[in-house]
Amino acid sequence: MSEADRQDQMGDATREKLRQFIARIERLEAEKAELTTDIREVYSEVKAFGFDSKVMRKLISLRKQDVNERAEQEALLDLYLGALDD
Amino acid sequence: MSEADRQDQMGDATREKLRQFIARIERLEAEKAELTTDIREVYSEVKAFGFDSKVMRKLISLRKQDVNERAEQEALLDLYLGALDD
Amino acid sequence: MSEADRQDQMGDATREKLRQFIARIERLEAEKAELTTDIREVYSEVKAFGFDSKVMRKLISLRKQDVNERAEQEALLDLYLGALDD
Amino acid sequence: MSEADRQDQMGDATREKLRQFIARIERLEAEKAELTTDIREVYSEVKAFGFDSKVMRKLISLRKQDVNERAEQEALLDLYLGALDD
DNA sequence: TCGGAAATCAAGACCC
DNA sequence: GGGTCTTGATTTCCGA
Repeated sequence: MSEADRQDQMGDATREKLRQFIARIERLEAEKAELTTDIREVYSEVKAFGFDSKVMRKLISLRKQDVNERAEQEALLDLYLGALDD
Repeated sequence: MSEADRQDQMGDATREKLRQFIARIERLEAEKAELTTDIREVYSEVKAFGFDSKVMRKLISLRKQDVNERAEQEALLDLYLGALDD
Repeated sequence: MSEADRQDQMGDATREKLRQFIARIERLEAEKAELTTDIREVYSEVKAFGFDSKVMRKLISLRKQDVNERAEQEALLDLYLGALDD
Repeated sequence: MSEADRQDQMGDATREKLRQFIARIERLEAEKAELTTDIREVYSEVKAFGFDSKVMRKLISLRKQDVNERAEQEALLDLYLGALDD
């Protein structure tokens, strides 16, 4: 299928919308990739400072689990409180 | 080992440094998680607009590969040029 | 738990099966390790011959990417065609 | 730089040699990829048979460590024996 | 030869 | 529940 044919399939406005979606997603992904780089760099500093970066990762992961569990507890509490309203 | 004992093992300054590293990393990861949410929301819009989000993901992924490939081509060229200097 | 006790937990046939699985996996991993060695040796030859092995690695990696990219293009095409069926 | 120019830089024999190196490496890497697939398939069988594939992986890894340690012991022994010859 | 950086690979999370 | 994304761990490669 030629380029001209394909253009016939999709209106200008729709094609423009498609471009915008792609641009937004790619922008967000680029920012996300930057953050990944930033995090890696902090871990490099961690190591340079003398901490064990593997242990540090474990620490962070444990803290995240705690946060998640706490959030679940609160969700459960909300459920209970909501049930009392009934 | 008690909490007090453990505190004896690490100077105040070092503990403070540790806290700072953790705070920085957790901040960056929080921002990253937000972006993940943002991206997901855009894909929702994409679908609501009538595009096939699976196709869209594939498109984005192909475009990323193209960019990477181009970057690698340049890296290869640099390698060639560097090799010629030897 | 003693060795004798453990033997009670698993029938002879099952233990034999376990040994066979382990043997097969270890055999395959040994072959894989040999190939890794072979590849490393070829790169040594490459360097001895006067080629830049870093450049060579990049070349190989780019060729692999090309193959992958082609496969993904086809996958995208399939997606398009599938989407048209809906 | 055009294709013709680049061909001027490298003799026919050298270019042929380059192609051979690439072919050898790519052949070896293809075989290695097959083995990776084979190993994955065996783990699938392991799981289908009812063993815990994660435990199995750990087991294999421990046995490999043992082998490595044994190899180190032998190397150490060789060192001692060699020292006695002096 | 050692340590760090990067690729690779499998496990887990998460969404559809 | 199927498939994709992400994370975590292992391995591999290169430079000092």
